[in-house]
Amino acid sequence: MPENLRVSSRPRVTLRDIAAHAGVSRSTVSLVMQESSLVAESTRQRVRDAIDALGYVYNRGAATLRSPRTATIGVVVHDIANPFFGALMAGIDETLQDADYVPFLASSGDSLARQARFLARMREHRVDALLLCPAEETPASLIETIADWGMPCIEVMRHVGPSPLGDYVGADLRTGIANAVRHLIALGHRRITLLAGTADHSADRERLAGYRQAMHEAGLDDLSRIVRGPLTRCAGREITLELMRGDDRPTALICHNDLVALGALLALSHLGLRAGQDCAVVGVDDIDEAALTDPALSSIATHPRSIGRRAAELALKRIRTPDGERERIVLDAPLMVRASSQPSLARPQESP
Amino acid sequence: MPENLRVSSRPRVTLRDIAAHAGVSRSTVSLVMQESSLVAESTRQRVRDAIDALGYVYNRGAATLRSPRTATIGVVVHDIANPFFGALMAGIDETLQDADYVPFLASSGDSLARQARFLARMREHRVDALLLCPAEETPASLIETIADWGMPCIEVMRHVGPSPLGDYVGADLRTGIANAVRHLIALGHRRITLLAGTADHSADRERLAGYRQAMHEAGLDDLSRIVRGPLTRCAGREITLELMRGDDRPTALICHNDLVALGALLALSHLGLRAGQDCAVVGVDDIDEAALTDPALSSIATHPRSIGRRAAELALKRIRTPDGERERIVLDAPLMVRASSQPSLARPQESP
DNA sequence: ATTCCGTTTTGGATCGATCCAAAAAGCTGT
DNA sequence: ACAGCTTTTTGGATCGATCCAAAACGGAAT
Repeated sequence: MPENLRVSSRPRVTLRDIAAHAGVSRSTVSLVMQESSLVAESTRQRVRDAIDALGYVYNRGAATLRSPRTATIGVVVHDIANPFFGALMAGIDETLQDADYVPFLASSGDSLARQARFLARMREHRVDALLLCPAEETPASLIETIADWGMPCIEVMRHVGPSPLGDYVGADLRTGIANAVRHLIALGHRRITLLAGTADHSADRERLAGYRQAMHEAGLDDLSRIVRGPLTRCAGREITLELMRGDDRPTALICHNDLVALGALLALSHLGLRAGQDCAVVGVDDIDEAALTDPALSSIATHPRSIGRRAAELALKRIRTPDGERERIVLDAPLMVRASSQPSLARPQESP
Repeated sequence: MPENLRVSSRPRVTLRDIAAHAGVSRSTVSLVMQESSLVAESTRQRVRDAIDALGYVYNRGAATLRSPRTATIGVVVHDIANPFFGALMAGIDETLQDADYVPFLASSGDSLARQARFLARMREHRVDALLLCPAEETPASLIETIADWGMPCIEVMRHVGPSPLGDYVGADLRTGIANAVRHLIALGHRRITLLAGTADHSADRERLAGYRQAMHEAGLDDLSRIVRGPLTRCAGREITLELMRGDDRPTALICHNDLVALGALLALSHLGLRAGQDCAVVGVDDIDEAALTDPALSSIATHPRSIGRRAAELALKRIRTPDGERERIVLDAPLMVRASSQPSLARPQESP
C-alpha cells in the first residue's frame, strides 16, 4: 500500500483565488459558477481557465448559506431492498442526474420514528424538495407540516388521507385491479380472492376499491373475499396453500404484488395444480420475473422506473414554481395477460 | 385543496435567538448542538428548552462552512435497480441512520462519465466519506485521486487494480466459487461451465480465478469452459438453451449471479430437462427467490445487507481515524446447497 | 463632446454556524 | 481570604460563497 501522506492543511482554493488569477472580481466568478448570462463570453472563458488551472472545487455549503437552493433532494421509501423501489429509485436518479441534482436516500422501514428523523435531517440540510412514499400510519397532518416548512413535497405511490392533498405521482391501481377482475370474470371465474396486505395505506385501499367495484358491477359481492397477510413470497405461498386446502377454494387469485403472486405460483405447483388452468393468478408490478416464470405470470404493470422519473420531474418543476398548481399524475397500470390467466386455458368453474 | 398560503420570509430562528432566549452565548448553544460534554447539565437543559420553544432548525450548511464534518456520505453503486444493490443499500442505510448520517446515492450505470460527475458533486458537498462500487473500466488511479482529495473511500464488492489499494469490503467469491466447483466435482460432475459476465472487473476476475483454481486442482483444466454474456435472466436463458443444444453439453452450470441462474433454470425446464438431475445449476448471491424456485436453486450467498452494514461501519471508522490502518474485510460466501445441485439427485454423467 | 442606455463588472455587507484563546465561575485546601 | 485548580462560558474572528445597489464600460445618437 502506498504511504498515505496527506498534505496537512493544503491551502484550499476559493472563489477569491480564481478571481485574482483571472483578473476579475469574486462576484464575477460567482456569476460564472451560477451559469449566469450576465457574464461576457470572453470573461467567462477566462474564469473557466482559471478554475481548471487552480483545480477549484465549488463549496456548496458556503453557497447554501446565502442562497436558498442546495441542488439536493430527499427521497424516502419504505424499503429500498424491495426491487420495486430499487427501480423507482433508478428512475429518480436518472432524472436528477440530468439536472445536476443529488438525492439523499432513506428507507423508513415503515417506521414513523425513522421517517421523522430523516425528515428532520433533510430540513437541516435544506433540501430543495422531498419525494415521499409515506410510512404506514403517517398522519395526514405531516404533509401540511412539511408545507409549513416551506419544503415542496411530492407523494409517491402512496398518499396520506383519502386523496392526495398536494403533488402526487402514482399508478392507477384501482382501475388496474378492476380490469384484472373483469378479465377474470370474462374468463368465467366467479370466486376471485384478493390477497391483500395487513397495512392500511392508500395503495392498499385503492386495490380494495378496484376489486370491490368490479365484483359489485358483476353482482358478485357475495362471492368477494379478501384475505390479508404479509407481503412476501413466503406469505403468499403459505396463504395460498391454506386457501387451496379449504373446501371453498377460489378459482382465481389477485395478489397485492408480484412477490406474493410468485409465492402463490409455488404453492399451486407444490399442490400439483396448474396455474392458469386449475387456478388463475394475477400479480401487481410486472417485475422482470413475471414474464419468466412457468407458467408466466399475468401482472398489472406499475412501471416503477417511469413513476420515479415523473416524480423527480415534478419535484424539479415544483422547485422552479413553488406556488404552481398542484399536480396529480396517475399513470396507467395495464394488465399484462400471460399464461397464469390465459383465456385458452380457462374453463368455467361453476355456473353463476 | 387548502390554499397554499406561504408566510413569505418568515424570520428564521438562528443560534443567536436560542442564545438570547436561554440567556447564554452563541458558543454555548453551539456546544450543545454538538453534544459536547463541556456544557453543564443545567445549562444544556435550558438550551434544549429554548430550542423546542422556538422551533429551531440546525443549519448544517452554515456549520459545514467552518467545520470539516458534514454528516453525509456518498454512495455509488452501478445499478440500484438490481436487487443485490437494493439490499446492500438497505444495510448501508441502517447503519448510517444509527449514526445520524445521511447518504447521497447515485447509480453509475457503469458509465465512467456519470461516476465522475457524481464524485465531483460529492466533493462539492464535502461528504465525509465515499462508498464506491466502481464502474467497469475505472482506472486504478481514481482511488489515489480520491485519496488526494482527502476523502476517505471504501471500495465495495469490486475494486480497481489487481488487489484493493485501500479500504475494501466484499465477499470471498473466489473461495465461494471454488467450493461450488469442488462440490460439483464431488457429485461426479466433470463438464462444469462457468457463465461469466462480459465485463472485466475484480468481482468477475475473482470468480474466474476460483473456478480455474478448483478445476486445476482436480486436473480438469482441459474440460474447463467459460462462456461470457450479459448478466440478465434473459441472457442466462438464451445462453443455456444454446449450450444444451450443442453436442458437448455441460453437466453443471455455475452462473455469475442468481439472475443468470434463474434464466438457466427456465431454459432447462423449457427443454424438458430437470435441473439437479439432468444438469446441476449453481448461482451467486442467494437472493430470496433462490430458495423458492422449483427446483430450489443452489447459490453462493453473498449477504449484501451485511456487506452494506460492514462497509458503512468501516466508513464511519475511517472518518474518525483517517490515517488508521487500511482494512480489507472479506466476508465468507458459503454455498447453500439446494435441489438444483442435490447430492441425492446426482448421478455420474461420465467416467473420468 | 455630451448624453443616454443597455451590458458587464464590482465591493461591501451578509448568511449562521464553529474555533480558539482567554475570561469567569466553582471548588479545594490552607 | 486567597492561591491554585478544574469546570464552564464567552466574544470576536472566520469559513466561502451570494446578493444587491451602484459603478464602469461601450456604442449609438444627438
